[in-house]
Amino acid sequence: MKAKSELTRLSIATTDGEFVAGYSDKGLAFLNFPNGKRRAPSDEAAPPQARRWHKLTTTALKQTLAGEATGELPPLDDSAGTDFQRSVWRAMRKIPSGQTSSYGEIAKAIGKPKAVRAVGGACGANPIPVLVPCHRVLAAHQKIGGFSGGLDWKRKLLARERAMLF
DNA sequence: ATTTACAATATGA
DNA sequence: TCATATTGTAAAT
Repeated sequence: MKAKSELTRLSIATTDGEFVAGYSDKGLAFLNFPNGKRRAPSDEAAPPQARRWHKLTTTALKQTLAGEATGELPPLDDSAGTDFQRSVWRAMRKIPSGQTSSYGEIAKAIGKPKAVRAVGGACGANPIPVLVPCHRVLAAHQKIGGFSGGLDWKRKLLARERAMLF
C-alpha cells in the first residue's frame, strides 16, 4: 500500500445518512451522498488540516440539510474541471438559502447567457453537491429538471429550505 | 477530428 | 407541441 494520491476520506453522519467527504492537500475535493450500505472508510491518519476542514464541512452540510444558510466552507479543491466549470460553481454558491435560480440565470451571471446547456453539464460534473447548491438550480419556469444522485434528493432539499416552488 | 448526448432555453412554425 | 440553433464538456467512433 502506498499513498500516491493524498486523498483523505472522512465520513459525516447526518439525519439523512452518512456522507463521505474527500480532502486533497488543497481543500475539499468532493462530497458524496450516502451510499446506502457500507460504512465509509474513516481515515484515522487524517492530517490535522483535513480534520479542521472536515469540521467546517460537517457544520455547513448539516446547516444546509436543515434548511439554514450554508455558512462557512473550507477551501474547495476545484482544480479538476475547466475554468468554465469553476465559474459556474462559484456563481451557484451565491444563491441564498430558500432561493432558487435557473440554469439561464447562472449562465447569464457568468457572462455567457447562451451557455445554459453547458451550465447543466457543469452542474452534473460538480463534485460537491449540496454545498455547491446545484439542487437550488431549477430549469426555466421552475421545473425541477434533473439531479445527479437522484431527483429525490433535490426535492427533499428544496422542501427543507421551504423554497417556493410555484 | 467528427458526432452525439447532456440536468436548457429561445425562437419559429 | 415539435424542430432547430446555440454553447461547453465529455464520451464514443
